[in-house]
Amino acid sequence: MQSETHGEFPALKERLAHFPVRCRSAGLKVTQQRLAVYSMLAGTVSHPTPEEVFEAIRGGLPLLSLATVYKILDQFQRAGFVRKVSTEGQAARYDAKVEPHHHMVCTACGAIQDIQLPSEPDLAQGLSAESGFQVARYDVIFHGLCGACRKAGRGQP
Amino acid sequence: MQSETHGEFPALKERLAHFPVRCRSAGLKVTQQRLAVYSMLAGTVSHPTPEEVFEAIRGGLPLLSLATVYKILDQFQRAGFVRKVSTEGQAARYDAKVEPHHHMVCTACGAIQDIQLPSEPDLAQGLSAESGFQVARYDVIFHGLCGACRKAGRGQP
DNA sequence: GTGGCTGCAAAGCTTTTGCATGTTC
DNA sequence: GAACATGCAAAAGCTTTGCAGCCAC
Repeated sequence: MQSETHGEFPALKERLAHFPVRCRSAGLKVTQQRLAVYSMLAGTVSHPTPEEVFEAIRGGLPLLSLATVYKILDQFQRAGFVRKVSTEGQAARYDAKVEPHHHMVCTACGAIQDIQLPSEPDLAQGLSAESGFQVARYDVIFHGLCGACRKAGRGQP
Repeated sequence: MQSETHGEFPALKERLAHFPVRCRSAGLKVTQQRLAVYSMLAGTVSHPTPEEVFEAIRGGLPLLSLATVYKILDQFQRAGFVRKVSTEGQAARYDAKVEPHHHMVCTACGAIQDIQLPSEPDLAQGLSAESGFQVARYDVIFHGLCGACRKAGRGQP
């Protein structure tokens, strides 16, 4: 119990323990690089870019290449281990929390936070019939000022 | 009345007629390039990329440069004339419809459609207090199969 | 042993930038 | 005429690709 910070989603230890199993189920071999990428992502809430993941783990894997990190993140996303967060600009950002939730993007500092809406209606309901579109999932992205930037007076010139 | 296709938002003619005024209010000079970019965007519902805008209007402006289109789209977005639609990959896409609405992205063909939710609760309500985040706006992006791809059986192997 | 994975380098796209020239107001 | 826009070319990011050698299974 002590390794759970908020009790919000599976504890880090448990997720790491299951990782090899999940890899094999997905037809992916368990390598040091994949372990390192997943551990890093699972241990942060900062939604890092591929470059940031690379910088964070290259200490333990001196020969690691950024291209490998890109490939691994892409495989993880398609296997459902991680989520790629739509960011309107620049580099992609990844999130190891795959449970349904949304995101807030700070317009001043660019930080991304997870958002769990307390009670959320199913927005997709009724859409399919009306438009012929078959909704598989949807993302909500909130834009605004994060707590830190608001206190610092940033973003309101 | 005849130029309105659906009555959903201001007619094309009217929007074009107001364009010079809006430009000057925003401190932007009225140039042929800006007119061409805005007309093209206002006359489509396909959410084109900068490249597509460029290709569509270069016929009438032989010397037009893609860099100019990028600059103009960026200015338009900051002036509130157009919206930049967050697309998880590749090139940015722009929308001349700025009235509140959401988007559907087809996972098979990549097409983007506007979505007007019939009745939508304010998702941002209650968020600020809880998280310290000050929400300015939010976007909803639906992912799934568009009508055409669904009929064609694409996207479901 | 074999198929898949990694590392490296190079290429591919999208987007931005600097600057001389041209245009709007 | 002054300030701002454009066009061009070059550069800067981010991401993908091809391939030889290496590793997990």
